[in-house]
Amino acid sequence: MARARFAPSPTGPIHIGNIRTALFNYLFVRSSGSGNTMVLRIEDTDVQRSSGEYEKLIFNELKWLGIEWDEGPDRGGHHGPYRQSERLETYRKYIESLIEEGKAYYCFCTPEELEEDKKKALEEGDIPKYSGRCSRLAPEEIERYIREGRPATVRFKLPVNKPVIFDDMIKGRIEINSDTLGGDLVILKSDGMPTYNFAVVIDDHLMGITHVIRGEDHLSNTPKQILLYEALGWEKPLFAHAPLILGPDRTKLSKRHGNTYIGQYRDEGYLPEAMFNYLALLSWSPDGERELLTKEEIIQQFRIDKVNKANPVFDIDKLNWINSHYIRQSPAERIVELAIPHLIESGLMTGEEARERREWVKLVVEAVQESLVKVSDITDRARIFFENSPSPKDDEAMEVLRGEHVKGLLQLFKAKLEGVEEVDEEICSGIFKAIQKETGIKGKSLFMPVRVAATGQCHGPDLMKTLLILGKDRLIARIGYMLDNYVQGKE
RNA sequence: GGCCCCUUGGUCAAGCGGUUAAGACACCGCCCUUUCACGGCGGUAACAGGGGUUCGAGUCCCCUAGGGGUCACCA
Repeated sequence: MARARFAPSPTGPIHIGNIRTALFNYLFVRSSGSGNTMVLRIEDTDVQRSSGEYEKLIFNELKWLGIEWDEGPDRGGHHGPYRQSERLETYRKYIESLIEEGKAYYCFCTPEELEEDKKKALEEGDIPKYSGRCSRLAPEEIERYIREGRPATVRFKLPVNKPVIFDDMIKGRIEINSDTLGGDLVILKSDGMPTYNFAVVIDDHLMGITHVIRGEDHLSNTPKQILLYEALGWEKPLFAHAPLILGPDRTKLSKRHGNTYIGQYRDEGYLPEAMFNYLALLSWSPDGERELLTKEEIIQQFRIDKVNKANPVFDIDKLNWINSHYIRQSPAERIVELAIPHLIESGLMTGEEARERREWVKLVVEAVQESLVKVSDITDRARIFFENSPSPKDDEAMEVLRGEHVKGLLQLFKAKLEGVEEVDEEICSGIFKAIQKETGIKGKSLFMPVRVAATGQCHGPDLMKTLLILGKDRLIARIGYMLDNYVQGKE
């Protein structure tokens, strides 16, 4: 039975890269047989930056994407608590035994001293590395410093010149020498909190984690952790380091690249299944040629050892394509639900109007749904239905209105509208047929002037739908407005 | 800079010693269409470079170059 975990820090809105790590853990757990367990652990040992708000955000965004976990702070489990801040006693216990065994020691070096050492090393062209000064302290000195209440950290002794070797499920065999690790590492901070590298080891072991799947940025932490496993006499888990997602400029995806928070994508109207599908396609590919896959299909096919080694570039165009596909597939009602906040926010309608005219909004959505890349596009796409008296939008539209028989055509169209109770599909096409018969105008030169008169544009949703959405009164008003202001010439 | 990882079209990617080197997105044509979008058809475009190994290298080895990551009392 495999147990994997996703272990985010609640120090900010969750990043695309983190979400992808969560996704790979999730896919791994669900794909490699039932009975596996996904653990969610909150790494909040950075008391300055962690917050409960961000923790909630993490829960919400994972759930939104469709990533569920089996054990975690919100749902319990037999290996809790699942917040590191609630496990301090446990860490302390292992710190103490490491000290007793002589595998770790108190360090009283001040940040200033450390900084000084580092600067000196850099100047001399050496690699910065902890000197090990405090490891040579006499027991009496240590006693005295502690009695004096000097702030202290605890450092873990690293072996000298020892190759640390492990088989990464994605990267393959990796060998790193212990001398390149920066010297004895701090495992307990002076504020009493464990450091990341220590806490992960304790937690992963105690939580029975068998597979550690995380970003490649942790590759250099892995030997440190392995050394800790060995010092503690514990069996180590299997590791898988996934390549990092890059921005278009090929550096690690970050705020500079614009949209990197999953919540922003959700807010813009990217659908969770599109996001899930796209993210799975970075560094991994399905067996066949189909790339549009459901969550279940992806789970079924996913294999951690088929994950690529190279860093993929985040490609918004492809995400857009996938998202537009899922929008088209969605029932209009779902898109209506998602679109209303955008319509309100952009000032196209009020919340009250949205409630009262929901059926009408649905017609609007149905008219433009197939052309949306993301739900927020509705604002531009549907604007023509909300404006009062649209003027010709561009030269192309003006040109259409200058057409030879346009004036007569529009007058006739308007007159016929005035003669009907309300428009529906049958009535509209009846009007078009009648006009065609009476004037001989047909095809493009019949429909285009009507489109421009009704919307001010040459392009837009299906004309029939557009006319029905606008309705008799608004059509008459709009056509009248165009006739009065933009259409000249003979009848 | 040290250490580690990586390198197939613009992007995502198949490929596991013998292929006309898939497919998708994007782009460009054409078709469908009363516009846009959708859809259909077609096209441009790649094994970073150099050495080996081999009858034969995108596939194996080495070097170079380039890219990325990491060097905290942050995770």
